[in-house]
Order: sequence, then structure tokens, then C-alpha cells
Amino acid sequence: MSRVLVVDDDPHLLRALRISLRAAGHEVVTAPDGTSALRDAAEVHPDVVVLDLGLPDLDGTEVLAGLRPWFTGPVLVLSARADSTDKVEALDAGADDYVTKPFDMAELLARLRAVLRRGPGETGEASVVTDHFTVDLAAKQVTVDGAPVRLTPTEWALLSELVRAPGRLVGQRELLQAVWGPAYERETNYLRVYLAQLRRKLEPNPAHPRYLHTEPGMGYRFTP
Amino acid sequence: MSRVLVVDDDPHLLRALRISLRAAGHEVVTAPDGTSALRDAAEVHPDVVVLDLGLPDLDGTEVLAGLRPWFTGPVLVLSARADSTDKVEALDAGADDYVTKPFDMAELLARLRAVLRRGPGETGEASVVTDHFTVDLAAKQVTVDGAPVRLTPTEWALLSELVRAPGRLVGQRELLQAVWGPAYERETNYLRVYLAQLRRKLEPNPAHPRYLHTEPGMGYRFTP
DNA sequence: GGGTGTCTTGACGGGGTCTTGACGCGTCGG
DNA sequence: CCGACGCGTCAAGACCCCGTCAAGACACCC
Repeated sequence: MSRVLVVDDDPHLLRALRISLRAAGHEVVTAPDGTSALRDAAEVHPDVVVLDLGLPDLDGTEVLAGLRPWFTGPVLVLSARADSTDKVEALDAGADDYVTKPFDMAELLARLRAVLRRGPGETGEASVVTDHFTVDLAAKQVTVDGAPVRLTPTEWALLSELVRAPGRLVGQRELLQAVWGPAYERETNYLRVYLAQLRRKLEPNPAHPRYLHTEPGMGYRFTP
Repeated sequence: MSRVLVVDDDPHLLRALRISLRAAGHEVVTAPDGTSALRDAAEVHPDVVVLDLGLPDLDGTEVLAGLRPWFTGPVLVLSARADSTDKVEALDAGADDYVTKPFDMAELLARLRAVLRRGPGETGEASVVTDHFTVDLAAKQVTVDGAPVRLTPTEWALLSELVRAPGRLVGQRELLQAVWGPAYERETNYLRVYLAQLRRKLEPNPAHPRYLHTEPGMGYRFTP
């Protein structure tokens, strides 16, 4: 159903959460501390993060601060501290919900359903605009000179990966893995074919790309 | 900042909430019971609803059920019952958060900020109008060229999902899960059958849809 | 129990999409 | 100067997805 990243240092709680979340149909990824949480989150692109505030290395709010600039999905905070100032702090730092330990598992799952119902990642800058075309990430719509353009699923997946990282170089392996899966990391053909199609649909002059640049041997870059 | 509809039958609590919410920069509308809450909500189009479950006339979940078909904004439930089964019930009925009384005002405001952060300028309209047909989400009624049209429960569920996100592409998995449940995520047959029925009933020319567009491999889109 | 309407399920044809391979071009390095 | 490599382009076939139709299962109401 959804991919959940659970961040907690208590093995027992981790185990209980893993079992319950799996039973509810979720895919579960776990991280034992803050630094690995930030790393794993960037790697596996979870739909939602369940974050314990009492971590051994980083403070929970620090993890939140590290997550929020780019992670648009919901974050559910777990904590032993029931003080309302802690709650206010975490919620204002970007948490979507705050559950105090000990908690009821059924309630946690219900709160998870509630935050997931809102739609994965609808906050933040939902559209990218250039002089020639606009990409609406929330509506999944692309318009060139104001006229809507139809994109195939693969074209859209590729474009959204590039557009989500404006100005940054995205490696070919990164793109292939995101769009086609880990088994296609060597099929650089696909990138050539679909980049050409995207340029034909979006670029004012497809022969001399202005937005979708090629970095030979490395990857591709979208420059607004 | 935002318009808040507060539903509670306790005058003291109402007064306290009104003062605190005003101080936080919100516009406050109050309703003392369930029936007037539903009426006022349709009338003033609040950005968020704070709903007490213990109302004199209707059960809280009934108010939620009456609200949810058309109200897309967040609902924060307030209740004296701390039992987790009550919480699960309310959250699954469409609530976005659940706070037990007595509560800390600072925490309530923080939770309000958290749920409002998710969907800032989204004002839930009670009816959607196009040149050819209108969809009244609150009354569950569809009229084509002024004449009312009968829709089956499944057709209505599907249409309301699409119409509630005008212009946005709604994935097939999203639709199947919303209408038939998570177990039917692969039955794309259903979508084809019912989309055809909806187009036959609503579109001026069902063979060339003008409002209910198909995005092959991705989903469907309602464009007003 | 019969009748009506709705939901489910399967099959089919057509069109679009994805995959795959081949070719030409430019750049870089030997 | 020449070969290797990476990139862009193109085309063809396989494949998937969509719209359509119809028949059977099911629920509900009289």
C-alpha cells in the first residue's frame, strides 16, 4: 500500500511496529538513528515517516529540520514526552501528528491512515515554471505556451525526476532506477530515447536544448 | 488567516476557543449543534472545522459523514472520550486529528496549524458547474442541461472523486482504492466500465469526452 | 417468489506505448 | 589519422491499455 520509514532506537518497538505495519499492508523500512534516517529517507523515498524523538545521535527536531526542506510527505512523530510544549515544538517544526508513548497500535495505524489520506506530497512548490513550459507536479499536467501537452507515463516519470531537482545534475543510474527500477541501471538507451521525446515535446528548439541539458558520461540536468 | 468553524455545545469552551482562535489571527464561525454545523459549513465555506463529538442532536460521526462528501478541508475532532476505539472510528470516518478534552490550548492551535499547512488555499466548493452539467456534492445530485440525472452509488462515488479534484490527474489506483477499497487496486476493468457509463450520462458526445479525459497508463482527469 | 436494477466478469478490436536494434555524428584518446 | 565511445535519431515489432459490449451473478423491493 504505502512505504513507511520507521525511525526508532528501541528494537522491541521497532519489531512491533514492523509487524503491525506489514499486517496493514505497508512496506516497512527501518532506521535506528537520525543520521541513517536522513540517508535512508533520501534513498528509498518513503510515503510517510514515523519518527521517534528520542534518538541516540540527533535530536528529533533536527531530523525533522533535515527532512522537511525536500520531503513533502507526512511525518508522524512518536515521543515519550507528553508535555504540550514538546508537541507544539514538533508540530511547528513540520510534524503532521504527534503520538505519545505508550500508544495504542490501532490508534497509531488510524492516524497513519488519516495523514496518508491527505495525499502523498501535495505541499510545497507544486509547479515548476519556465519561459516556455510549466510542469504542475500535483496535477500531473504540462503546458507549453499555455496549451496542455500529453505525456506518456514513462515520459512523465522521467520529467518529474528531473524537474524535482532544478539545476542539479541527476545521474543516469539515478534516473534509470527511479523510472524503470534497479534492474535497468545499464539501459542508457532508454534515457536517450525518452529525453529526445521530452525535448521534442517541450523544448522550443529540440536540436539545441535550453532546459534539458546532457552531461556526457554523467547524466542530465534541468535548468530553469 | 483562515476561517474556522467551531462546533460545540458548551458555551464556555466555545468562548475560550473563539478568543484563542481570534488571537491567532483566524476568522471564527460557531455552531452549537450538528444540524446547524452542516448548514453553516455549506454556507460559509470554512477552511477547517473543529468538531466536538458530544453534540446534543447528532452523533459526531454523523456530522463527519455529512461533511465529508463535499468538504475537502481538514476536520479536527474534539472529544471527552479518550478510548482508542473512538479515536480510530473518528479518524477513519474522515477526521484529520483527534484531541481529547481537557486539552491544552497551545497544543490545539499547533495541531490546527499542522493540518492547515497541508492544504492552504483549498476552499471546498459544495457544487461543481460546467457548461453541460452540474454536480452538487452536498446534495448528491447531478443535473444535465437542467434535468436531474440518476446515478448509481458506484457511479456517484467515482464521479465525486474525480470532480473533487478539478484539473488534477487522479491515478487509477487512487480511484480504485477510494471507490472499491484497497483490495481492488488492480481491477482497472471497473474504471473502464464505469467511466464509459458516466460519459454516456454526462458528456455531450460520449465518444469524444470533453470533461472526463483519459490519460493512458496513468488515470483520469476532470477538466471544467 | 418474481422482477428490476446494479455490479461483476470476460472477451474482443483498435490504437497507443514501450522496447529493441541499427545507423550517423561528434568528441576524445591513442 | 583512426578507432572507441557516447549521444541523438529513427523505425519496426511486441506488448499493453483502453473502450465497448454482453452475459451472468447478486441484491433489493414489491
